[in-house]
Amino acid sequence: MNHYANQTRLLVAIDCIIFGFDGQEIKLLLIKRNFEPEQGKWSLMGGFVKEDEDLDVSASRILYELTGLTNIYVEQVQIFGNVRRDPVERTLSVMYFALINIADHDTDAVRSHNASWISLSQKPNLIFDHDEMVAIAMDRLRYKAALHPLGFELLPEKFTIPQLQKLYEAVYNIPLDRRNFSRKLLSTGLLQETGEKDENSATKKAMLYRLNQDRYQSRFNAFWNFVPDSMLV
Amino acid sequence: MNHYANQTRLLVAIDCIIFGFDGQEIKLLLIKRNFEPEQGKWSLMGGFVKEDEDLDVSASRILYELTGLTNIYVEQVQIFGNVRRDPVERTLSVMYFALINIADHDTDAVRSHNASWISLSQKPNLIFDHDEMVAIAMDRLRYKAALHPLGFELLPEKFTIPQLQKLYEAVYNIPLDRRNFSRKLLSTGLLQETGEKDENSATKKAMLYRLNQDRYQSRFNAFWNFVPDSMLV
DNA sequence: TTCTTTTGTGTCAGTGAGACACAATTACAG
DNA sequence: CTGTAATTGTGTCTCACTGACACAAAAGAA
Repeated sequence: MNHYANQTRLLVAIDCIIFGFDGQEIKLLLIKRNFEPEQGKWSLMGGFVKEDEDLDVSASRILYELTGLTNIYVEQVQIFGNVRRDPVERTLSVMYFALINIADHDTDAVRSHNASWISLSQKPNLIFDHDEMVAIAMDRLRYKAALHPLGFELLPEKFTIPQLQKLYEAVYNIPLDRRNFSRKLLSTGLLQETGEKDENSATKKAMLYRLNQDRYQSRFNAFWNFVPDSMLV
Repeated sequence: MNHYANQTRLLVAIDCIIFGFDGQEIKLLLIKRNFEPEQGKWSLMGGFVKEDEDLDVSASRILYELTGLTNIYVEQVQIFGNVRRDPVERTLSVMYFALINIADHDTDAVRSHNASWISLSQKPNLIFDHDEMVAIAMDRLRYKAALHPLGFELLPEKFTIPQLQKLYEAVYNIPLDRRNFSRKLLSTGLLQETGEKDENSATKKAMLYRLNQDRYQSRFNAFWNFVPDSMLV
């Protein structure tokens, strides 16, 4: 026996929800399709799973083709499998969400795919069930970022505490108290002073930190709580 | 265009990790296979996704076939997709984990599938990557039950606070303080007194509660914390 | 009736969260 | 050169909740 007889085989695709942060807003990397189906409309970046390709490898490949990046934060969210979600043919889709530092990506690769960074607040309608995917991925981001130190993945290597606070305020769309935020964050021991200051500021220059990588790795699955419970519902 | 040309179609299966609780230990509903491949070995309950079947429907069908139950707690965990995970033929597998009240299931259906409830501590080795699936599902159960009021799904309609405590102690394999547990639990407002007492006890009979369904539904996605953070790593 | 086991509830000290105020830094305007 | 406006860094106080702990009541067994 080298195959299962009489069973249906199905198309399986990957769709990537790629988040970035420009210092003010959460952004999505979306594609204006210059190919069929639904040419001319916006969609997530995706592709089919190949015969000899693990799912995670497939997701990494697709992300690399679009951004030129390799070591980025990627996480499988879930698989979508409603029978009629793709009007062309039944296609299962495995959602991956990715967090990237918006300054790092390969601009040429993005341009050649006809992709753009678009603010979540200005997102156009997407094809198929991609709007629902974005909503689910955003929920997942909110959920995980509230419990684990995930947000750093969206910032450059050196960052300031006010930048991180702006990121959290953008993710949860709430104001946070500077003093409490800073106190909590520093108490985690995740930050390492660089001794440098952020020269881009027009007023008092904030101190630049980098992640304490050892502690970040070892504490990633531990819990923290930077968001009021009421936000997590 | 009514199909995508030149793309590989793949087999997609469902595998269900079914948890139960007998009052002392967490148990799994496992199958001693009387069919190929790997006949005679233990495995999770599973099946192939049919052509016109949504994934969630497929999981519900498989659970119904084995247990005769319909309204049970089911949740998609993730999809496994390594190329060589199934030696017969590449098969993707969508993991679902289910929580059922062990007293409710259809004994005949279970027997006819050659299935048994087996304590987690006495689990035999399972076929393929099913051991890894169980480990991942158990992690998910620990994670979610620490944050959301999930455990009730494993208990009968009427239950006592000590029963629920034993359940948590079994899930996390730690002792919990009766007094603090009870105080926290009652403060959630999730419990409704029934006025009855547990007649099975040989000493002081504990009070029976039932879930406040309204509050359970509305607070399910809110957060609670019944487990020390150190357990959640 | 006494003993043993289990259940229900109260107290107390320490920790952490959230609300809040003030001093220091920096560019820019006058 | 000086003052001003914006932004950053840090300290304090109160309240609530957690975790550690003790005692009284219920119920069957001896």
